[in-house]
Amino acid sequence: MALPRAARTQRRTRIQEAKEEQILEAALEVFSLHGFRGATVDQIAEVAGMSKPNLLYYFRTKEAMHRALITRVLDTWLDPLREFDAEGNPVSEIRSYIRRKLEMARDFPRESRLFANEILQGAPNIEDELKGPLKSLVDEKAEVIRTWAKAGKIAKCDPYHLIFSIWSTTQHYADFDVQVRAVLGQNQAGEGRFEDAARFLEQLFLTGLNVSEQPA
Amino acid sequence: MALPRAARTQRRTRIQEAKEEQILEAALEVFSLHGFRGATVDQIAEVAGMSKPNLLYYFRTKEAMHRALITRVLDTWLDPLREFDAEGNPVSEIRSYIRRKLEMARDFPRESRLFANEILQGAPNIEDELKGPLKSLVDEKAEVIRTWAKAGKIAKCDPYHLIFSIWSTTQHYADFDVQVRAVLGQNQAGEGRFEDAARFLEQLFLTGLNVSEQPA
DNA sequence: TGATAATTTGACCGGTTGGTAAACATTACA
DNA sequence: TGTAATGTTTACCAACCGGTCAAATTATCA
Repeated sequence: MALPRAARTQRRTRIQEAKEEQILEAALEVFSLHGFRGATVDQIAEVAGMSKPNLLYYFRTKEAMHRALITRVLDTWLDPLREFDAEGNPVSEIRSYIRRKLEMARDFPRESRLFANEILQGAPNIEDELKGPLKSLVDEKAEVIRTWAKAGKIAKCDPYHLIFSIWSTTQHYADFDVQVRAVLGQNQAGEGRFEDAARFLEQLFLTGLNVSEQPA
Repeated sequence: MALPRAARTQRRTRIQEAKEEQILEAALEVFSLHGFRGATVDQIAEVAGMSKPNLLYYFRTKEAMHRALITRVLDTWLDPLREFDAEGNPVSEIRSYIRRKLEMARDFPRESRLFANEILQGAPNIEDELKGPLKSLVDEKAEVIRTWAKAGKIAKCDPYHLIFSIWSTTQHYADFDVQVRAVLGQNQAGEGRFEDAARFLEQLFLTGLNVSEQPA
């Protein structure tokens, strides 16, 4: 009798680690493209290059795969916000936060879409994580922003909606990629669009918050 | 032999009109909540208050329903942009565009989510509409914005990315509603969040574009 | 090497889903 | 009112899908 994931005590064999990685990679590909309901286990198995029962040997259900994927993505997804530094210079903090979020949209669009899909469907699996860790982190950073505003370092504004607007504008380039490409047309839709977006967003947010390059 | 939609020549009976409306309303509800693949014909039939075969009498396939819905939504969805007036005052034009988009996110979140779902899945059914009518409209309005910028009425900026950022920030409140509520928490997540968002976005965009209230 | 555990697979199952067939009911109208 | 067109429903089907099983194959290691 084989007891794979559930019964593994501590150690994972190298083969387990590799296969699970292989599966999650395939799952990310398929889930991000078709959503949870739209993805089929067969599809994921095919992309992962293994049989369906073999896949289900490592993750007992489709939902287990999805959960594992979501938790991992959510975690790395928030890294840029964690690096937001209360001690830093507001201008460079905000600017580099935008840059980093935009880079993630460019380099990890599947992760962004996976997340977007989940939220769009009402976040059935991760509502707790949103109300818990996510909210806490945002609360903390919102307080930082509010402090900056009170100190007159940036314009007074609602910090929550500021964060929302940075999230939405940057992730837009991953989640709505098809639309962005369609509108920009073939000439302008090359990878240069991320540079253009970065320039625009920097201008919008830094000027919008009255944090034009401060004279030393 | 009954030949319903496909064979109807010109006239639609009152009963057809009513039923199709009823079906599309239900379809909007279900599709926007679960996506195309996640929605089932039975669900839609139940919400519409009729039997599945009856529903399929008016729309021969699930996909036909979805197509009809998407085209209709896409059309009304662009209304605010159409009203964008080249002759108007840049400040009030941009401000009222943001307001209108935000109102739509508040009042028609299902439509927004339906659209988001479609784009997220790679827009399999509407890529032509994006590259055609949508792109044309955006091109036209982008030109207006560019003219304003050249005339010094607003800051120089990439008009396409400006439009993208208005789309994303406003639709965020419909598409990512669950997340927004989770982060804001129960106290702040009342309907007041739309007013707060409006104030914030107005400040962000109008200041960001250097179109602070011009002295007459 | 031999035995035990871990991994892999083909065949299969029950439930769901999109869609059909045909009988039945209702409406429109000559 | 009669009848033909339109609308509605019950019963059903074939394909798909998530998941299981038992047998086969491969790795582990005493």
